[in-house]
Amino acid sequence: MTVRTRFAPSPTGYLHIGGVRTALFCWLFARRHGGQFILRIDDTDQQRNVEEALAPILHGLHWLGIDWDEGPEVGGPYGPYYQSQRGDRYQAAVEKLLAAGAAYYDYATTEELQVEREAAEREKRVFLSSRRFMAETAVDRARFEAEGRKPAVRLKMPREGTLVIQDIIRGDVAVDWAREQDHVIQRADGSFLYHLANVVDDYDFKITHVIRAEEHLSNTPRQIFIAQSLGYDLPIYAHLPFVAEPGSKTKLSKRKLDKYLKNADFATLLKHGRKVADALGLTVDQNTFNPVVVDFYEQVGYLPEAITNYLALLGWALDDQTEHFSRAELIQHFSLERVNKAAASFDPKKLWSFQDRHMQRLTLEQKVERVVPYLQRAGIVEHCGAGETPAPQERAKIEHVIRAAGDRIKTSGDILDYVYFFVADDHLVYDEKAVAKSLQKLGAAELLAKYCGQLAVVESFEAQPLEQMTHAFVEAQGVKIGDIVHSLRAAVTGQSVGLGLFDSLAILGKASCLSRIERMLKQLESSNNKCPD
RNA sequence: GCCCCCUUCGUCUAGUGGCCCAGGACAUCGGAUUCUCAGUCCGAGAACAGGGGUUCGACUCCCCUAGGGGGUACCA
Repeated sequence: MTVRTRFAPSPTGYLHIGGVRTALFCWLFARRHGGQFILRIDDTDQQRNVEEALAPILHGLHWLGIDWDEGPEVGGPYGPYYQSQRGDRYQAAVEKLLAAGAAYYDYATTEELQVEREAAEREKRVFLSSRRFMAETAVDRARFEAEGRKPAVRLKMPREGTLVIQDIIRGDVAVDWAREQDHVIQRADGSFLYHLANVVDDYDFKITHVIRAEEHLSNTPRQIFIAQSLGYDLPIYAHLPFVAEPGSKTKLSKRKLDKYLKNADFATLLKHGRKVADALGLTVDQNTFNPVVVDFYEQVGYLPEAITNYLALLGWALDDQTEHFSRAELIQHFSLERVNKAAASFDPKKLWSFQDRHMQRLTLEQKVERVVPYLQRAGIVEHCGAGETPAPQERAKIEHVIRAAGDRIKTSGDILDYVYFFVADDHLVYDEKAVAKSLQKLGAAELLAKYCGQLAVVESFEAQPLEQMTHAFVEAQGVKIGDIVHSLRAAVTGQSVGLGLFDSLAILGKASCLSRIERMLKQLESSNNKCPD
């Protein structure tokens, strides 16, 4: 038997982290077993432009490397893969259920049902429809229709016995049939409901393993009833625990994006993301530029492998030690048997640490590749358009910055923290606080001027010799190294924090360093003249 | 309300009756390294929801309670 799993998103306009975790598990399981992963679009209830609302979801899956064997864009032998286009299949199923006595036309109005429901509640018993308006014969139908009633099709659920759902993750779950409502499968307007569509599609697509979120566990009985009434073999079920909100066990929801922004850890991620977006001059969508939406991570320059690594560990673990997984290792080791039962809350800080770790393992080459598009989009790297490769000397400089930055570049977008290496000397922007803190100190300018003279005669403008020279200089001057480094840094980079100072000098090169220092000295001089205090 | 599911450090988890006075990771807090920052290294604190059983022995099995979550739609 070939394993076939599916992920069935609704076109909502964005891919959220909980949804993608479900997709990942389905995908991982299929890949682990050399099976197929199918993408089906649950758009039965869709008013909006489906393609438009679907695009970000497909894009997010592509970005994460979750590829599908059948579905939108790629087609497949069992299509169409959009529920909105499968009406004839659902209609046939409804008719079959009707014929088998597993469903009926119900002519009750919502209000009439509501009355029954409330009565049941008052009497503290399980609500079950009285089936007063159930029509199982043409005669009944004609009678109700003469009253001007419109029918919906309901499942005629069993009212006795017990169903045992076998679930890989949860074991056997027993439920009484008599608790199950006669759910509507086709609306009065002829449209179909999720449960029916879902069962028919899973069967048509030959899905072997239904891997989905826990919220569907309670819905499973009615789906099993539909499947059995239609004579289908049951798929194997695996109900995944929720991805919960940080600091809570409530399911991460699509509709509470704003709320998550108030969480301190989300806020930290968002702040970092905004910094990158600002540096790019990006106008971000306030609604979806949000750490709960996958697209956010792509824009900021996270690594897809870091995200999938983190997400895989949200509800699954291989053992008590291993945490770092490449995508291939994930495929190799994933199993549903080791999926947890309890909801796991999403921890932005931990995701960040995975990102950090994956970034650290990248080669220089790989980092350059990822970082260059950000420099291009920010208009920093000249002489080349997007998609083109930077000129050799420019590339060398980028490499130099990345090497010197070490672990400081946590996301690709972080390269934009170092744009001051790339701007023209007379365009360097100084951070006022940095200048005030170090350069406006008494004697700082004089010391810097002297140092500048030394710098001018350095032959090998590399980090090591520069450091040696500087140490010799401070010793000769009888000052501490700290007296020069901070003002020097501020003068050449405009910042109070940054890469190693000598690396920074080397990256800029002698000419830039001298010109930036001179510019700063002049600036200090003129401001001193203006306000002599 | 009713039904179902879940419950180990703040968080993600390991643990399937003795290896556990509970292991790892993130986070936190110390300390070391350093020109800042990032890192790195060393170290610390931190949990079996509660109560009953079963057993020579329970984090592990059973029951109850509590808490959390989900479902209960002509939503998906």
